[in-house]
Amino acid sequence: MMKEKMRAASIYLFDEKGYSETSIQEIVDEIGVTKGTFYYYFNSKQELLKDINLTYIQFLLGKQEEILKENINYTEKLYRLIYMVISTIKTQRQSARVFFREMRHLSDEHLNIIKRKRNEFRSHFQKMLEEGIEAGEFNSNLRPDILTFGILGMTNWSYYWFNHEGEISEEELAKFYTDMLVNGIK
Amino acid sequence: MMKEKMRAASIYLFDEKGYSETSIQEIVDEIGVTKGTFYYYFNSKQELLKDINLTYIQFLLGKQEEILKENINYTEKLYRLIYMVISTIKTQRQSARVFFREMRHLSDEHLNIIKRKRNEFRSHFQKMLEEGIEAGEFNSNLRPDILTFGILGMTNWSYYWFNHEGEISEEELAKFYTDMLVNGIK
Amino acid sequence: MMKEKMRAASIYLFDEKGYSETSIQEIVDEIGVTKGTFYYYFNSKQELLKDINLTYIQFLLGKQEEILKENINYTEKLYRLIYMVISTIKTQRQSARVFFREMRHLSDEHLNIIKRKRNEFRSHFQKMLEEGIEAGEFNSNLRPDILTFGILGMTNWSYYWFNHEGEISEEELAKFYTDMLVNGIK
Amino acid sequence: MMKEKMRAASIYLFDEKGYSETSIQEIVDEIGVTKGTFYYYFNSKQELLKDINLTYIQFLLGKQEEILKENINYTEKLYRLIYMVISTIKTQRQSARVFFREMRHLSDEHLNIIKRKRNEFRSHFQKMLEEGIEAGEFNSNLRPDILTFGILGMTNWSYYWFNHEGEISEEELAKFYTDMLVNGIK
DNA sequence: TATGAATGAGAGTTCATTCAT
DNA sequence: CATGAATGAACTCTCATTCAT
Repeated sequence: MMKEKMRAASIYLFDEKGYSETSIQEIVDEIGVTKGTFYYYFNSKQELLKDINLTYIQFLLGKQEEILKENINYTEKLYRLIYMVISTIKTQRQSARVFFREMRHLSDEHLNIIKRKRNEFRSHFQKMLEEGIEAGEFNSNLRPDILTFGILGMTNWSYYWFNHEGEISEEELAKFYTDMLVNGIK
Repeated sequence: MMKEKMRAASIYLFDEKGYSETSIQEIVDEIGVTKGTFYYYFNSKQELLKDINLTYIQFLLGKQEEILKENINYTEKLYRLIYMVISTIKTQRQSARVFFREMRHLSDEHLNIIKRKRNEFRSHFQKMLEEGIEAGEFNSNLRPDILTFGILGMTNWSYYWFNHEGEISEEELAKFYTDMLVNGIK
Repeated sequence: MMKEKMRAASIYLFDEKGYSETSIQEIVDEIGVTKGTFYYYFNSKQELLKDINLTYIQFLLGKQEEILKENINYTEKLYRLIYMVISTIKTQRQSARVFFREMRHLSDEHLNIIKRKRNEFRSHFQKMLEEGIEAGEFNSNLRPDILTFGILGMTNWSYYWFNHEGEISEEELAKFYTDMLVNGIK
Repeated sequence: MMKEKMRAASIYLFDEKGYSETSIQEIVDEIGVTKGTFYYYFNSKQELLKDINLTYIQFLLGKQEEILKENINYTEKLYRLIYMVISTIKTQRQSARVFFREMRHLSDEHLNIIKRKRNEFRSHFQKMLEEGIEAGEFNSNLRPDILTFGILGMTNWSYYWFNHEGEISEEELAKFYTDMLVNGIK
């Protein structure tokens, strides 16, 4: 409970001001306790960051797994994955930005754990594309590794600009990107 | 000269360790002078960051302008712009990463200057797409604003993973992305 | 307790060497703690100065008030006020000198607070003189405002030269100044 | 010429911001030269302060000497001396405040030089009072040393509050103080 | 569980001063 | 006469962390 409140306050502050620029003091002030309390729940500031990042990437991996085992075609899977990432912005934008931006502050040990998960996410995605190619649903000239980087770049970038209260909805954006990918812009 | 050396050392360190994690001491140690010297050339650490970011974005804007005024069709322009960003990785990768990651440490005043330039870059790109649509070269169903975010996301992301000494060249990557965009993956 | 020790050490050092010339390091060295401790108790060096000045001027105001409400004639009040300021030298000389000399290092906000109190002290003094004139005890040709400045200048100056271990006592000095003021030197 | 400009700029800045708070850079900026130039004319910042203080106290001593050798009675001399100090405010206020406030920043060697002159000024004043007493012009019960401190305190204090553009002129103020001293306030 | 006092290392910045030109 | 580059020591302040209670 208290730990969860701390995580939440930290995500907000880390996103707003950055990990290094946020002091433990500010975190505990936000929820009205003292610094000692923080160290009762976390061994270090860095461990808190690891916690946040791990929670986020595991959330994503879980969602991804659900989609990948559904019984739908690959184009549909592509759409569902893109939509998943984009719709996640509504609730996880801050976590996501903290994830991408602050990862570097982790120790090597923690970093390796996180990177392994991140690579897992990417390789699941890539595997789906490879199967889609094999199944003849996607063009066989494609390089699935590069394609994966491209698609993830496109979707991840939307954490920085997409406004889910704007004129275009998450569904529309996901649809737009999927169409563009599938059919091209010509 | 000295100022240039400082900028170079800082770009390297800011990319490697992050802006906040890099101390002035480390910067000056890197080039064998003392902290006083740093403050002879820069008013503050933040001003140095502004300098770095401004130099980078203006470099990009210059390159972009050259391409946009060439007498070639829009598909070709698209390719050239993508290639430009990707080939820039070889010399500007660190600057680019510093640009995207550390921008937030600028003061409001400096941030506005930088953001204006960044938006300029994006809106030039978007305008090119709009003209391409109008000319019938690109599909008229597209939303040029979202498309711009998508393409820039895809290309900018490659600053984080693309290795110009790897098995695939910049030309190939640019070609791959352009093909994918133009023709789709189906 | 710790805070009080810091205030005391600071008053001593500020008087001896000046506010700007005294470093936080010197203050904490004086009482055997570390710099961090200082900032646990004070937000800034300047806040400490404000604390010192406020304590001093409020001490004076308190003493002044006591005297002014006593049931004695105005000449006696004049003597008592002069004596109060001079006898205060024994315990408050350093605070007083810090007050007069270092006030300028306060921020505008703090300076206003302090100046208001200082003016209060002066205007109470002046009011007493005015009443003494009205009561016919002092010469009606006098300008109470200027007279106030003159008397306070005379007494405050003694913070710089008067030695309470010297051949002349505080009582004598106060008596001397009061006589001089009341009867003139002719 | 250049040296004089530096002195003038420094007096202004030292009075406005304080000796320690004024950097050599600010002084040279004020007159449009560079730091090297400063060190061509002065050996150190402190020497500049000594220069300023010496010039001021010697100016005062000169004026005092003129008055003391005039052929007038002691009451008149008293008035003339008080008037001299007060009228000096118009042109020398800043120098005077720098003198009283910043003296402490001098090295022992310089400080001794200055203090000797200051004591000279005081003892000339005191001697005049003693002669006035001997001549029967002032009350023989007075202690001339203390009286001197009192009068100088009163007049010197006016550097901090007297405004020569205010409703009361320097002549009036000097007259007021002299009257008060001579005849008392009863 | 939670507090609050204390630490100590290091941060960015300032500045009087030097010196080759 | 004057400059501008460079120094180095000191400064105020921050902060993650520890620990007795």
